[in-house]
Order: sequence, then structure tokens, then C-alpha cells
Amino acid sequence: MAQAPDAPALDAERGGGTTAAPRSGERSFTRHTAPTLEAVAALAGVSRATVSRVVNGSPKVHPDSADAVRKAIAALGYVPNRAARSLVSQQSHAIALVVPEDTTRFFGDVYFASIVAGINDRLEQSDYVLTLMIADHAPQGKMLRYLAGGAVDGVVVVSHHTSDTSLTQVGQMLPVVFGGRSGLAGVDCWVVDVDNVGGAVTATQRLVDRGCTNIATISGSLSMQSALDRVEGWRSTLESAGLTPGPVVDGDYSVVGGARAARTLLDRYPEVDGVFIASDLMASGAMPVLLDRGRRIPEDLKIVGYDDSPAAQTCEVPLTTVRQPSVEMGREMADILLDVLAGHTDRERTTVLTTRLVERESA
Amino acid sequence: MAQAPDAPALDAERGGGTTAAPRSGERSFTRHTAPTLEAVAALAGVSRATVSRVVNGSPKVHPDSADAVRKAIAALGYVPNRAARSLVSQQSHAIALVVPEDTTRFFGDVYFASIVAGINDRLEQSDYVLTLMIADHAPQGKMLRYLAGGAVDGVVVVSHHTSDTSLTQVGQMLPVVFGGRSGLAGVDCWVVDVDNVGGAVTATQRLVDRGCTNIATISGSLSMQSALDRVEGWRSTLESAGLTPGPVVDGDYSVVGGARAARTLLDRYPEVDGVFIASDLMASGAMPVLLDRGRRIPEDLKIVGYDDSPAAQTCEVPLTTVRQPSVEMGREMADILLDVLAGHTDRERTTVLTTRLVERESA
DNA sequence: TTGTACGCGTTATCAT
DNA sequence: ATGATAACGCGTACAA
Repeated sequence: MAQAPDAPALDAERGGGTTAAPRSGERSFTRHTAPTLEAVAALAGVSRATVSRVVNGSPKVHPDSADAVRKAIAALGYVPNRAARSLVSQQSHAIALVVPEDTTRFFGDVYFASIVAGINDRLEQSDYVLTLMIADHAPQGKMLRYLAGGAVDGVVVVSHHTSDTSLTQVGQMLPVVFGGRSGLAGVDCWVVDVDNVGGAVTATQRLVDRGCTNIATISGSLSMQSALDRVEGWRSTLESAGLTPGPVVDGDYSVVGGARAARTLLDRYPEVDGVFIASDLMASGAMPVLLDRGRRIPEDLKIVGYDDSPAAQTCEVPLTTVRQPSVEMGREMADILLDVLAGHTDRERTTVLTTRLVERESA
Repeated sequence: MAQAPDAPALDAERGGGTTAAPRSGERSFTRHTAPTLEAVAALAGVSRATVSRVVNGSPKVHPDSADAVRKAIAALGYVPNRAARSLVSQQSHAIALVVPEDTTRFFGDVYFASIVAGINDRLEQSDYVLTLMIADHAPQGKMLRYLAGGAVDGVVVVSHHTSDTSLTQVGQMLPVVFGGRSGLAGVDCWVVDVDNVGGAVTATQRLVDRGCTNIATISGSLSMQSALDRVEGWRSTLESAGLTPGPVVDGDYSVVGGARAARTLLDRYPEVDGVFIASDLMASGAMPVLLDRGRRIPEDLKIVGYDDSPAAQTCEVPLTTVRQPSVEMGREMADILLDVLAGHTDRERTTVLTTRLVERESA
């Protein structure tokens, strides 16, 4: 079933004569000239059924007919109509990436970018396509209707806040793979997550090992499970080290949030000598503030970030940080979804990816 | 092209009966339970046609029937089937974003991110959805078939290299809006571009005004029209200033390319005292090298970047740069495409957005 | 205002 | 191996 190596000639100039002509010199993009199975069948001198068979690689067709059909397909530049196929097969061969997040946030964070890259990477080896749905509000109206309308066969959700309940509706009609722990109880879905707790433990332990004793954390938005998990890892590490946890300041997973949090932190806890900042983005916002207030890094204050994003390297002081396998995560999510769509619903419901400490100068 | 491992889901394993039962306790996601127009009609006690009318907001329906229908829709949770609707209307209400670019490059560059954000922003106010197609190779095989299969009503292409000719085929069957001058002759399409020449002029003039006399440029990949235009703007400015243009070094629009270009530049043209670097990303790669080799910025060497990306602010020396209205560009492209799809094919074929100099410390 | 009937392009089930 | 033919779910002239 090898596909013809060269791209099909997709000429649209087929004098149909049957229908309306382009108006007033302007080109018309109506696709009513696209060749159909019927046309191919006619040209090849066979029935639609036979054409359909060779298109779908059925083994039971005479080589001669198959050949004639292939010729006709090439000559006409025939391409199966997606809608028609989808209508009867009940499959769209498309999956949606749902991002319940502010647009600028989504595009400003390489964490998301990497995930999409991973998803895209896996999808490229399939014949599925990706539909992007970004909305800071919970799925509703247009988006929900879209997902429910059979336009996609499955959904990948990344970074949804734990409070989004509308996603549970989606989970009931389509297979859903969450990136990051869902935090939603009773939702039938798959989850791929990085070991946030473990990552935070690694980061915090680094601070402890370096001799810090007054350790605080700048956390992500506490409405996200990942933020909660990282705080948890931070706290548990300190406790088992016999240290009293410093304050937890919400930095909202953003640059400005990080800067703000740094100010708050310094005011509330001037004796701080170590900070676990739950994202490099926040760290890049916090560091200037810290430096500005006279803290030398790492001499006076040690910092460990999270993500190993480009920002970690362009900081004034290169950031020691926790590397997440984001691309791998995206790839894994897509892989699971594709597998489920292929009928292998017995895939492990939860996949946890591990993190790794990247040692630089800030701690 | 490599055959997809799980390509055509020729899944003949569709359970024997009409309603394949979920196997071994696993949930089944088959959508055969989704209510149809028929069901709604039955419940509302009207015909399918009437239901269709209220769904599509036809004015000619009796309030009573309309009400009954709406109730039925709500009760059943009816959502129009996308494929069926698309099949008859010949419209998919989806547009594709085609990015003939390396995945990591696409996601690592905020320029692209901003464009997507803009597109998304405009689309949110319509009922169109966005399909993402990223592939470092020219559209072919899967992608071309997808576009030709009626799955989308229009296409937005960003950053295609000028040599991609396969895109012309797309332009023949679907309305296409290019981001960045296409450079393709004879292609019937719309183009939204930033004034690259003008932006480069602004940047270079800044260097001239600051007293630089040995001005070089680190350009983007010369297979891209934008890179060519920026070189052009740089050169013309120098000429009208009576200066002899320094070398043009290709930095490939990437961080490492910028670093490499900086080394080459210093070797070939040590007297350089001003550089127009055609993207902040390249500048962020070049600056460490420049600093490393003992050049003080801006004392010894002045730099002007391009994009005003986050990297411009996190550089060792904050970058004076040229701001592109990227988000606006995406929004405009989407707006044009939507307009064309609505039948207004008389939209201006070329839209040029202007740039603005952001003054910081590097020049 | 409402309903009937046909067609959109494919796939799948029958016969042949 | 091949060809009619019936769905698939919806929009819409046309008729009532």
C-alpha cells in the first residue's frame, strides 16, 4: 500500500460546466470542482465501490482494475473528501489540544511549546491532525459544541486548572489525556504527568545540601495541581531535613508574578537564604529584584528554578533548575491517545515522567 | 514519505452487531449514542427540517415550535454533527495554519507565537477553529491531502521559505493568506507583511545616528524573504548615508547561528562598530560572544536587534530593537481570511504593517 | 409556517 | 473480484 512518492497533481481547473461560474473576474474558491469517487470510477471504468477499495487498500481487487483506478486518481488528482468519510466512519482522524489558559501565557511559556512540539512530533507519524483550542475560560459554548460535534476523535488537555469541571463533560464523550495531574475526581481519562513532587524534592534537597537553612518557595498558581505538588515536595523535604519551612509566595507562574513574589518574600522573610522557585519564568522575574535588593547569588541567597527553559540560561546568574521532559510528555500524551483510539484502551491510566537537576550557578 | 505506522485506520474490527458492546469493562467511546436531528424532531413533535431551521436561526419558524425544539435540544444535549453539516454545506468552518518550518524553531520563536496568538484571538470571535500543521518539509503527502480533502476552508501560511513551490498548489484550491511576503510569483493569494525594509532602515539609521561608521549585519536565513528585505534596508540606509556596507553574515535566525555569525564577523571585520542583527534571538546568541571578545556594548560596539522579543530584555545589555506588530499580524491575517471566506474577495491583496524602534541600551 | 424529498461523498453489506 | 444499494446526519429547494 505504498503511497505514490510524488505529490498528487491537484489541479482545480476542471471544466465542469455543470455549475455556477466565478463571478466578476474574481476567483472563486468553491470546491465544487473537486473530483469525487464517482468521477474516478467513471474514468477508470469501474464502480465507486472498487475505487473505494483501492483507495483503502483492500486486497481483493484485480491488479488490472487497481491499476486503472490508480491512473484515474492520479489524472484527476482525486483526494477523498474528509467530511464524507468522517460521516460514515464516525471518525474524524483529528484530535484537539485544549488549553484552558490565557493565550499570551500559553505562548510565552516554553513548557507548553515543548509539549505541543512533542504532540506534533508523534502525530506526524500518524495520519491524525491537530486542532488547537486555546481559551482562558473553561470550555463552553463554541468549544464544547466543537468537541461534541464529532469534529475530533480525542482530546489532549494541558495545564487546566483543577477547578475546571466542564472538562469532565468532555471526558464522558471522548477519550481525554491530561497533561499534568487532573485533580478531577471520577473522571475517566488518561494522565501523563511529570513527577512534580519528586522534582521539587530534588530542587529543595539541593538547597539543603548547599547549606541553606531558611528556605522559602515561590510557587505557581495554587489553582494548578502542579503548583500544589511542588509546594508539597518542597515542604516534605524541609521537614525530613528538620528545617522549618519558610513562606510560600504565589508567583502565578509568570515573570511579573515572580518579581512581585520576590519583593513580598524579602519583606516578609528577610533572613531567607534559599528559594525554590517553581518555574524559570518566575525565577527570571524574581532574580533582578533579588539582585537589586543587594542579595548576592549564590553567596547570600541560593536559587533553584524549574523547567530548564531558555530563560534559565540567560539569567544574570545562570539558574540551577529542574529539567522536565516536556517534549517527551507531549509525545507520550499523543501516543497514548492514538493508542486508545486504535482500540487499546488498556493503556496504563497514569504515566509519570521523571525530572533531573541541571546544575548551574544559582545554587 | 515514510509510511505511517498506524496510518489508515482500516480497522475492520468494528464489532459484529450494530452496537458493539464495551469490551471487558473498559469504557467505549463510540459516539453512536449522540442524538441526531431526527431524535430532536421526534421529541419536539416536528420534522427534521424545522429543527434544522431553529438550529440555524431561520426566522420563519413559529415561536411555539421553536420553543419545543429548543427544549428538546436541551433535553437531549443535541449538537449538530460537524461532518454531516460540512458534507452538505461544503464548508468545514476550519482553517489551517501551515508552518513550513522546523518544529523547535517554530516553538522557540516568540515571533511565531505572537502570530498564532493573534490568529487565535481573531478566530475566537468567529465560529472557525484552527488546525495546526507544522512540518519542516514542504507541504506534501499527508498535509497536501488534508488541505485538498476539504477539511479546511482556507489556509494561513507563516514563514515559508521563498523556495517552497508546493504551496502554489494549495493556493489554487483554497484561499491562502501568507504572513511575510511570499516571494512566489503568480500565486493568487493575500499577503500580510511587516515592513521589513523599513524596519531595517530604522534600525540601521539608529546606528548611523549614534556615530557608527563600520556597520555590518547578521542576517536571517537568506532563503527567507524577510531576511532579504532586512539586508536590503540595511544596505540602502548605509548607502544613502555615504557609508560602505560591512559584511553580511548569515545567522540563520537562531541563537547558535547568531553566536557563530558573531565569531565570523569579528574575524572578518574587526573594525566593526555597529551591527544590525536581524532578530533578537540571534542577538542573544551573538552578544555573549561579542562581550567575551572584549567589545563593550554600546561603548565599542553598538547593536540593534529585531523583534522586541523577551530575549531583548534579558540580554546582558538590554537590546535596542525593532518592534514588529506580530500579534496584530496574526489577527489581520485571520481577519482577511475570514472576510474572504465570507465572500468579500475584494480585500486588499497586500497589507503592510509598520514597525517601531524600541530604545534600550545596546545602541 | 411546515413537511417531503433529494443530495452531499464515502464506506459497507449484500448479491452476483 | 465486482457492482448496486443502503446508510451516515444534515441543509434546503420545493411543495403543501
